[in-house]
Amino acid sequence: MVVSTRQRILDTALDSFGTRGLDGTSLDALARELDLRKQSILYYFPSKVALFQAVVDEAATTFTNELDQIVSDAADVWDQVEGTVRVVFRLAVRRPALLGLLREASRPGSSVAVQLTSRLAGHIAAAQHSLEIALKEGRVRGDDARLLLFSLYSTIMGVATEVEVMRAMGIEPSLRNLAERRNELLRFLRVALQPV
Amino acid sequence: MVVSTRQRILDTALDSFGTRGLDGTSLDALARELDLRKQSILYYFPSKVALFQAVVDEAATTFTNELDQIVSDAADVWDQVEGTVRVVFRLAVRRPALLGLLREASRPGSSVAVQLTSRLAGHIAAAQHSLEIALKEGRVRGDDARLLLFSLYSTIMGVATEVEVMRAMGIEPSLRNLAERRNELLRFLRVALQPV
DNA sequence: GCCGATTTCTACCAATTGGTAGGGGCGGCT
DNA sequence: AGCCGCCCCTACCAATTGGTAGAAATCGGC
Repeated sequence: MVVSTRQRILDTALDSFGTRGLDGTSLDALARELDLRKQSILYYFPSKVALFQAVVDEAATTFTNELDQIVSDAADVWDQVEGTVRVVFRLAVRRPALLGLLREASRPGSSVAVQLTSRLAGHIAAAQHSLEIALKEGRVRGDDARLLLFSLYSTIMGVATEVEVMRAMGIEPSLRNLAERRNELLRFLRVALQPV
Repeated sequence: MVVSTRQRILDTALDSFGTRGLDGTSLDALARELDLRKQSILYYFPSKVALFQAVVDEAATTFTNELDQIVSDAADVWDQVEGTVRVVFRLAVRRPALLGLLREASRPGSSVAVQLTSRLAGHIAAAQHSLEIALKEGRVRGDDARLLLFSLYSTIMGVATEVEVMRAMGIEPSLRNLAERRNELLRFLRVALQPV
């Protein structure tokens, strides 16, 4: 399968931006990785920030697409949470830089934060809505749907991306213990949501 | 109160590193903020990364000092968790860049990750120990103390630092709703830990 | 008023940064 | 053949990067 140069640039840029950040990535270094000249990158993307925006956009699309598949056939709120956890953990294995990029893009004061979050607005609204209903019907414990959703997101994203903290706790990140970590996270979230 | 130049550099550098990151901060820009010449910075710190390490070290000290005060007079695990949440949220108000720096320094692949985490190793071990005991005595619900601690950390740190995600959810970060957010977080954690 | 140490400065450097200008090869179409 | 659009290139640029060398200023102690 032949991959277009444009797509190769996007893929490699995602890895670099996701691991070294926007400022930590130079167009020259990126071109070197791609075995191209910097000017070829600037042919497809008018500037570095334009490339970064395109990468963020692509990452957001990938992320929401994966979520859509899960959430569409999720019966209740808990299945949605579990599905989200599975999606995030699968990404943590297959494309860790993508999660790193989301983390970088959602950094306080980031220039692309608005762009990224507007791409996810639909999912956020939908999740909040079903959470509200579940709260009202007493199928989930909590007060404020938004704040609860925020806590859920923080926990899932943190557990999936804070690999250095994990190492500090003596948990060497590996495929072996991945399922274990995911299961403990699911148990943690299930208990936090379960009504009495 | 006269603050030494060295301390002024550390303080301003923490703000800049914590908001714009290591690569996003140039010594010239930093010197400009301080109304100094770049060479004065390099007089106190032999290189940029040395300054960054010093800043990380100072941040780790501040963080652990604040934690020590709380944890020392915490009766049980829950009081420790509650105290940690209060410390982190107080920092989120008084010195948000410090949390940003911790986030930057604990980024996957960060050069100072080991340095930072070794500074926190004592606290981590202590927290893990008391969690283990609480688990054994059935005062807290869960299986693996390490993974549980990891989930707790991720949740607290995420809720305190993910301001852009918060905004995306329609929660404008302000002092007004800060207590509200903290209380919802505490409720969330309490439920997640409470035994049946 | 002089001394030595501490502190901050000017002057400079090679390397790298993001970006511009423009050329040329190449395949397909007429 | 001639032309056009696509793609990637060389050459170059001004600005900024982290860092070196070394000179002034400022200080307390004598």
